[in-house]
Amino acid sequence: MPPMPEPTNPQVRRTRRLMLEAAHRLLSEHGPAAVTHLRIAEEAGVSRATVYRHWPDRGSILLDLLRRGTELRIASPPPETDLVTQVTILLRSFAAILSGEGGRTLAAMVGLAEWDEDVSAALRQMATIGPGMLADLLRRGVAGGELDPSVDVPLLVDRLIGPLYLRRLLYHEPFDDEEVDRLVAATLGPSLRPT
Amino acid sequence: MPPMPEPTNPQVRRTRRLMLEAAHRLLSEHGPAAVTHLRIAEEAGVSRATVYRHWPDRGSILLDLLRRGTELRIASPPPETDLVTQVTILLRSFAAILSGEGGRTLAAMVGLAEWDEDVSAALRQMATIGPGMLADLLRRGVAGGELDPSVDVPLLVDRLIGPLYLRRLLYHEPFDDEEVDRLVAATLGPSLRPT
DNA sequence: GCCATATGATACAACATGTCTCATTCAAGA
DNA sequence: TCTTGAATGAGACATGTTGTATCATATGGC
Repeated sequence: MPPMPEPTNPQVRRTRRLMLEAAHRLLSEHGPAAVTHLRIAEEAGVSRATVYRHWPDRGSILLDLLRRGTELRIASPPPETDLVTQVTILLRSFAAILSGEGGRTLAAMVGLAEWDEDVSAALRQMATIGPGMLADLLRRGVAGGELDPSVDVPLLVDRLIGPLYLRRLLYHEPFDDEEVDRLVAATLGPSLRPT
Repeated sequence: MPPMPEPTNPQVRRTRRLMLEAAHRLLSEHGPAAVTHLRIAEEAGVSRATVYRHWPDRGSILLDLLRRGTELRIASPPPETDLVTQVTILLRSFAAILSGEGGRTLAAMVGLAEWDEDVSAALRQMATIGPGMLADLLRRGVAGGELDPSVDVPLLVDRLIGPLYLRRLLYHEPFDDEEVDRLVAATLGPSLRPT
């Protein structure tokens, strides 16, 4: 189920952009239930028939939206710095994404993924990119002797990012940079090896 | 916004029970969008008008359902055991709840809370009971000298339960007892004081 | 400028929603 | 047991939504 290819026809590109922007506004302001063909047509100033031509059913609209909303640009931390710095930069980047529009998109996906296999697959895919980068970082730390070789890397990844997602999804509270630092210090600290 | 009081009239109790069971089935099997007056009436073998009489709008049905679904019975760990054992018992209890129906209810709430103030309040309330018990436990540990007094208790709570929620909501993967043990050892271990 | 294609406007049936009315059934007290 | 008020069932009704179809118009690529 590959994402829809970008059309070349400028007319199509225009209406498509208008509809996607409208759909995104609706999702962000009123939730997934508000993302319907009718409301997108009204918001985008486009005929309802046109919306149906682009997406035959509601599910495909949402999936398109969610996939676009999760095309995250995570900053790659500078490789020449030490492990703690790199992990901190990465986690701060996650926290920033969760604080913004990414948090809403994620919440919507979590609620839909439970009953929609496509959304579930998209969520799983999205949720492996960031953690995957973090896991790579930690494995390099183990290989480079900065990290205790006995650490359980997958568990350590979850221990580092779990609190971020918990705060955002359940408490709707931000995780600021200073708290990320304390999280990294407390979680990563005990497994560090003196260089 | 207190939860609806239990009616005394046996006829009312019966229809109410039938409708709630039907609504719960719909939520569990098809998600929040399927919880409508019409479908509850069909599922419960009850007139549509009756469903409207009990809940004037869709939101109140969902809120009722979610509040019932989150009336968690968390086992209080035996107070005479050591801190690690008590925390482990509590976290295993959380993990078990998340593995069952509670996980679906939670996912639904996370998705709805973003755009519904009532659901958000219910989620926040629910999400403070368990963590509150854990925080009490940890504070007692600090007071009793089992735990380093410099620990950040709220952050430690999030570091202990965050991974559990992350696994359930984002990866749809279970967190078994053995992994809870490793989580507790890794997260709580470095802050323990020799008795 | 021509032609294929996308869009707009509209019609339509099917279904869902919310409100209402009235007959029937039920529970509880006299 | 009888009576009465409340709850329910059945259905009518207006309104809105969904999904599909048709045809005229507008647009882009050649």
